[in-house]
This record gives sequence, structure tokens and C-alpha cells, in this order.
Amino acid sequence: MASKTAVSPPPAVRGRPRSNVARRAILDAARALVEKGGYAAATIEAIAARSGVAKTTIYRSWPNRSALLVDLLVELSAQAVPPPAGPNPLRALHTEMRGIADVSDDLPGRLLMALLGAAQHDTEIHRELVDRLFQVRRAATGRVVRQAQVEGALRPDVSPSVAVDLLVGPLFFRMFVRHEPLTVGFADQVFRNVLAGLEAQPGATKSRPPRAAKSRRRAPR
Amino acid sequence: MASKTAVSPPPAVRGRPRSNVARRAILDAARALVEKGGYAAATIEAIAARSGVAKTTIYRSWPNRSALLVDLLVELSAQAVPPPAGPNPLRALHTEMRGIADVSDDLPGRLLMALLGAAQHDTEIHRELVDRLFQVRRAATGRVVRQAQVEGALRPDVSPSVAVDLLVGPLFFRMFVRHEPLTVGFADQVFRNVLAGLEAQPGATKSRPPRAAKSRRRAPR
Amino acid sequence: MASKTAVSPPPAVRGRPRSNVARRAILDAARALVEKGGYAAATIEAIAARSGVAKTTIYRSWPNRSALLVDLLVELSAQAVPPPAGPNPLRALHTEMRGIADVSDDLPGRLLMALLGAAQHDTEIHRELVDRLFQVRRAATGRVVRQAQVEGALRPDVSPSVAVDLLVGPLFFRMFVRHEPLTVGFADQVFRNVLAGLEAQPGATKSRPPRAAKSRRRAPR
Amino acid sequence: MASKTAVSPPPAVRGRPRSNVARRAILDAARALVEKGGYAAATIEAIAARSGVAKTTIYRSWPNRSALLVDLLVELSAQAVPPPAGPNPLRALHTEMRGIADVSDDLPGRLLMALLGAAQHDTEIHRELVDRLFQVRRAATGRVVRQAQVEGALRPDVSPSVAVDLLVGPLFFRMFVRHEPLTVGFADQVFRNVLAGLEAQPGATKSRPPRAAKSRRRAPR
DNA sequence: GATTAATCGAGACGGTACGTCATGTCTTAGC
DNA sequence: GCTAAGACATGACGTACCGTCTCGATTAATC
Repeated sequence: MASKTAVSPPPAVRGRPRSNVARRAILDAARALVEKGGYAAATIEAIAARSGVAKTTIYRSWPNRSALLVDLLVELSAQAVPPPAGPNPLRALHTEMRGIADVSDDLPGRLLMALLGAAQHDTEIHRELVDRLFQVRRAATGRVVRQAQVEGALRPDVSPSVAVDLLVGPLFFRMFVRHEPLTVGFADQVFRNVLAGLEAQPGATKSRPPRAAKSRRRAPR
Repeated sequence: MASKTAVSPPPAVRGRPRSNVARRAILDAARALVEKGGYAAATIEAIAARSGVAKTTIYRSWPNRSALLVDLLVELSAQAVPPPAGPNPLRALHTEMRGIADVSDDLPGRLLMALLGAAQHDTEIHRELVDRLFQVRRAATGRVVRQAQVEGALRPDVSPSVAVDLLVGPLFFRMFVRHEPLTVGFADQVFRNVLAGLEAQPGATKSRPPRAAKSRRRAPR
Repeated sequence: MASKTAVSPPPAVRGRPRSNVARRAILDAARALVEKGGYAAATIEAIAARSGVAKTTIYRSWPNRSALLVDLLVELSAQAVPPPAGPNPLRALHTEMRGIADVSDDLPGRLLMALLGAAQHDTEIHRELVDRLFQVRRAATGRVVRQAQVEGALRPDVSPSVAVDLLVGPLFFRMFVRHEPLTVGFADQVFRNVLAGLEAQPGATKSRPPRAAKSRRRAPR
Repeated sequence: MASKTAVSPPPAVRGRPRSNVARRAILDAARALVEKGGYAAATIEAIAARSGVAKTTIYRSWPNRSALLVDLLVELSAQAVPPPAGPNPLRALHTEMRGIADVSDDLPGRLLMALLGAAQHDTEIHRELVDRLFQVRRAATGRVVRQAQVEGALRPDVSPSVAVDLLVGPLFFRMFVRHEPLTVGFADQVFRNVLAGLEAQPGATKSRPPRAAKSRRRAPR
């Protein structure tokens, strides 16, 4: 003990380590429950029962069921939609949108919807989702937009953040608000029509009549 | 008696009619609770306690608290954002989007978010929201888009349904997914940039004077 | 409907005539409900539903369901066990005890048990039972005992009230406390053995043939 | 450890043990409520409120309030009327009857009456009462009767079970059916008069002429 | 190899809210 | 006028999960 305090703080993990077996069993049980009964079925109680794990063990690793499910979602989505990449930024954006449409009806998509729903009542869940899912992805997509602007493929006067909202907003709207199937065809339409408004004009690259821009940009009120 | 059987059976409301006093008290209590404690605070139990009404009376009129809150929302939003109208369709669309941004942080907006959240777990709520709120409004907005297409202000080859998604999708995305303040400025940016992709090309179809575009883009109000 | 008023005797009385019809329907419904679901099934609500009568109508005639059921019981028991009668008082007593055993498992018996049970929590029911059922019968039985004493068949130094308790107490005890079948054989045993203690001693007062006492004690069956 | 595996697996009480503090608080609260408001006042809700215990905790130990109250009654009666004992069986019986009369108006007596009432509607309660209260006591009393028969103090041709019914039946009848005070004087009268019929005849022991019995045995009607 | 400390399962605990049931009172419309 | 229908306040029911808290029994790293 003397040596322990004397030397630099060694990791010194005392006691029995957390069981990976338990962790896996918990996440698997949660996944199965969400799959067949939706978010509502994945109660801590049910997860514990199904995984053969004590509630205590769950609460030792997660503060509540939403945190657990966010973990599950992160795990699932990591292997679902890879972040946008490739030499052609516009194509990368298009690919990503189609990817979103693709998984929207699978488990990760439905789980995301459920968690986004819960996030409306629970700030903590929202923060978790933002920190662990949205932020990374959004930043990546934003960078692709920025690159397209640099290359002259997109108008540079639109903030990448707004551009991303324009592209993915309609997709989420369909899923989340309208609860309608998110087809690849719809993703294509959104991509095409939004791009039409964002693309740099054929002849005019970066210079656009300032006056028009002004009036367009004028804040009403 | 003859007349009764002769004519169609009158509704013949039997028994003691529902009390409007109770209904008002319930909705008012729900509103107050949502206002100060959010959706989570508006439990049936709390609503009953605050309104001085028996739980059974609430359950007699609504199957669960979400149905009740949808009723409340319908009531509130009726007086909040009027459906798009006016001679100039583009201006009407713009006005509507600004209206949405305007109320997004008020009670109706927050309540809508909460209910949309609950709708992710409860099909019934979703159906209610669609039937009693979205459908009417969406149809109205769709008609305005269609009119703009007829007048040659918007490209006719984009389905009005998709156009509406492009316009309002980003707004909901901000509110619902990103939980960021929905400013009028943002609504303007969305409107402007989406329009840029949707409006009829200058020399293309119906030939509309470019200058007109300017005024069209001017913020209403 | 025209035929209805045309044919059947037009009671034509506006308010009241329904009264007796309703009363019968109520009691019949109550009886049916008790028969198939026991006391617990005969709620005012259920009786109203089954009889097609409004709850109000029931409450106009009875203060609560127990009062109603006491009425039903009185009706039923009137035709079940007639009060003790006959020239030979001892035989009358014996007959009555056998009568009680006989009906103990029929509807009146079971209903009585249920009401006696409810009477433990509800003074009102108890008073009703006493006033409308027990008192009359008990008085009659007491008179028979008294007569037997006068005739010299029973010892005169035992209060008739106590004698009645000795005779019927064990019967009720079996039914009520032990919930065991009340056979005629058991009634006989009780009668015989209690009588052995109550009857006048052979040579004592009115001189009864000793042999009778002996035989009386023989166990039947 | 060796011994543990060697021997049969011990009961192995898993999980957190039931709290005796909670149990005591619950029973005490129940007792207090019964004391001042009768059986009706001792609702689960009220017991929970008064004892500061959660309803769930109560339901974890008892299926319903009657089961709880039976437990309370067992506890109370254990210290109230001790089972009959002593060298002289007749005196023991007499003492027991006086004991019953003694406590009949105290809490255990009133509680027993209430539970017997509830038992008329609820088989489960009845079974509990029989198993945990009546059976033991009845067996003890029966043994005393048997002993008295062996000693020649009581006629041997009467089943002890019937004898017990004859002795205590009238007491319960008074309490339960007539709701009249159970005095020691009444207990004495019952004892004396029943004994008069059960006592072995001075000279006559077991021989009784079978023939006379027939006519008297005839079923009246 | 013994000590030790955090893990594990199990399940009891105080809570909150749920949705249901029956009570007895009341308020309508209808005949 | 009384009836049927049914809304109403009340109060208790029994259930579901929540997140926390004991328990005794395992582990593995440290001593």
C-alpha cells in the first residue's frame, strides 16, 4: 500500500473487474427486446430478466435505460452507415443520403427514432445522442460540404451547417414526423432538388451580383 | 312519435351530458402543468388533482394522457399559426415558415415536440397528430405549392409533397433533432436556398422577369 | 312500436306503473347473479345492467345492495323453511333443524351466509337481517321451546333463548365457521344430544317414560 | 466450505431479506386501524400510509388485506386464549369456553368476527383461518374431549368433533349471528346444559336399546 | 496461498403513476 | 312524474417499473 501511494498512481484496479460477458448479454437482450417489442419493451427490468443479469449490474454501467440504448445504437450504427468519403464530395453526399434511406427501416433506424423520441423529454438522452452520434457525423458531412464549396461545386455563401440541414432535414422529417417509408428514390429527389439550389451557377463561379445577394439575404422585419 | 320514427333517428343523446366545465378545467390544468413542468409533469394523476376532477372523468373522455394533450395542442395551435393564405403563393409559403419559427419556442411548439416524441412509441398518438394536425395543414401548404407551379413561379416537375418536405423538413430537423433555436433568420435561409432550387429557370418555361424574383424574395410582413 | 301501444294493455299511467315491473326485474337479476357468481357478483352496477334498469331506480327502492339482497333473501326463505309448527313441540323443533340443514346448501342458505358475512362489517345489514328474518323465526322457535317446557318435555329452568342457541348454534357454526356440509344426520345428532341435556329428568317433574330418553339418544344411521 | 458441498444445499436465502422493521410497522399499523375504525378502515392504502411503507412492500408479503389481517389475528390470539390444558378435562373445557367469552369483545374477537365475515366471500381467507387458527385449536379441544371420554367423564358414543360443535357452536352463534355480548354467564350456561346431555349416566354405560330409536329417527317433513 | 475489494445474482425497499372498479349522487331527455 | 342513461367525485384496488439498498457468493489482482 505504501508503494502504491508512493509511486505514481498506477491504474491499480482493485477488486473484481466488470464482466464483459454480462455487458454483452445486456446489450444483446436489449437489442432483442427492441427488435420485437420496440423501445417500450426494453425496460431495465425486462433486460435484466432476459439477460440473466441483476438490475444492479446494469445500473453499475449505465445510469438509465436510454443511456444503455444509446450505447446499443452507437454499436449498431457504427457498422451501418459509414461516414461520407471519397474523392468527389457531391457524390459522397449523395451516397450518404442514400445510406441513411437504406438503414432507416432497420433496427438502427428504428432505434434512433425511438431514442430521438425519448430525447424530447429527456435532455440527458439528447446530449448523449448529440455527443456520441450526431456531432461526429455532422462534422464529417459539414467538411464534405466545405470541400465542395472550395472546389467550386457548391455556392460558397451558404453555411455548411445550413446546407447539411437542407439535405438531411427532409429525410428525418419523413421518418420522424410523417412516419413514411424513406426510399432511396426520395433521397435522390431531395438530393437533386436541394443541389439545384446550392450548386454554383454554370458561368458565374464565385462572383455573384452582390446586389441580388443582398436583397435575397435581407432579413425581413 | 310518428315523426321520430319517420325521420332518421335523432342522435338522441342519452344520459347526463359531459360537463364542459370539467373539460375546460382538465385542459387548463394540463396546459398549466405542461407550461411549468413539461410533458413529464402532465400526468393524468396531476391533471386530475390540479383540475379538481376525478381521474375517471378524464379517462371517460380520453384513453390516455397523450390523446388529451393532442386535444390541447389542437386547441392551442388553432390560434397560433393560421394556414397559409394570400394572393402570392411564394409569399404565403414564406410567411408560413416564419410563422412556424415564431411559435416554435412557445407552448404549442414545445408541446408539439413532446407529442412527436411520444408518437415515436405510440402509434395512436401519431395517428391522432396526423389526422388532426398535420394532414390539414400539409394539404393546405401543398395546394399553395401547386398554385405556385401553375402560376409558373415554381418548377412543375417537383411533386408538391416533396417540395413541402424540402421546405419544412429542415425546420423540424432543427427543432426536433438538433434542439437548436428556430430563428426567423434560419427560416429565411431555408426558404431562400430551397426556392433557388425549385423556382422556374429564368429563360426556361413561363419566362418571368428576373427582377420580379427580387421582390418575390423580399421578406413579407 | 305502433303495435306495442295498440295491443298490450296501455298502462297509460305516466310515471309509476313501471315500478313493480322494475322491482321484479331487479330482484330476478340479483337472484340470477348471486346464483352464478355469488354475493360478490351481485353489484348494483351488474344488477342494473342485467335487469335493464337504471341505477337510480334501484337506489330509489333500496339504500344499498345489501338491503336489496336481504329483501331477496326474505322472499326466498319465506318459501323455504316454514316456521316450526305442529302439536308435538319436540318434533317441531326437530323438524325445523332438519329443515335448516336441508336448505343450507341451496340458494337461500348460501345467500344467508353471504349476508351474515357482510353483516360483520355493516351494522345496517345486521339490523335488517335481525328485524326481518331472525326475530320472527327466533320468537317462533322460542315459543315452541316454552311450550315443551310447559308440557313437561323440557326442563323449565333453562331460558328458551339459551335453549334455542344450544340447538341452532351448532348448525350455524358448521355452516358459517367450519364451512362443512350441513347434513340431516348432523342435525339429528345435535338435536338428540342437546335434548339429552335439556329434557326433564325421568323421575323428576312431569314423569316421562325413561325408555324414550334412551332411544332418543341412539345415533341414527 | 467442504461441509457445505458435502451436506445438502442449505436453503440459500437469496437476495435481500425481508425487513422485519417493515413487517412490524405494517402489522402495527393494521392493528391500530382495526382498533379505531374496524375492519373497513384497514385498507391496504391506509396501512401503507400509516406505516410509512410502500404498498408494494405489503403486496410482496400478503396477497390481500385479509391475508394480512389473518396474520395479525394469529399473532394476537396466540397471546390471548391459550389452548385448553390441565389434569381435569371437563374443567379444561369449561375454562376454554370462559376464555372465549372473555376475549370475544376484545380486538382479537372483533377481528376474528370480521375475518369470518370476509371468509364468507373469500375461500382463501377461510382456508387460512382454518389452517392457521381453527385446526390447531379444534384438534386440541377434541383431544380433551376424547380424554374425558376415556376417563369416563363423557359418554363415549358421541364423536369428539360433534361434542366440540355443541360446546362452542352456541358461543359463535351469539357473537356472529346474534351480535350479542358473550358473557361468562352465558358460557357457563352453555357448558352446564350441554354437559348435562353428554355426561356419562351414573349407572348406564354403553348399552342402549336400539329398537325405540326408529320412530323418533323418522325424517319429519 | 491468503487477503482484499469490487464484482455478480437475487430480490426487498420506498416511490410514482397507471388504468379499473364499484360506490352513491347528479343531471339530462323522453314518455 | 318517474324512467333510462350515463356523467360525476370518491376512494381503493392491484400492477408495472423505477432507481436504491442489502445480502451472500465469486473472482482476480495484490500482498
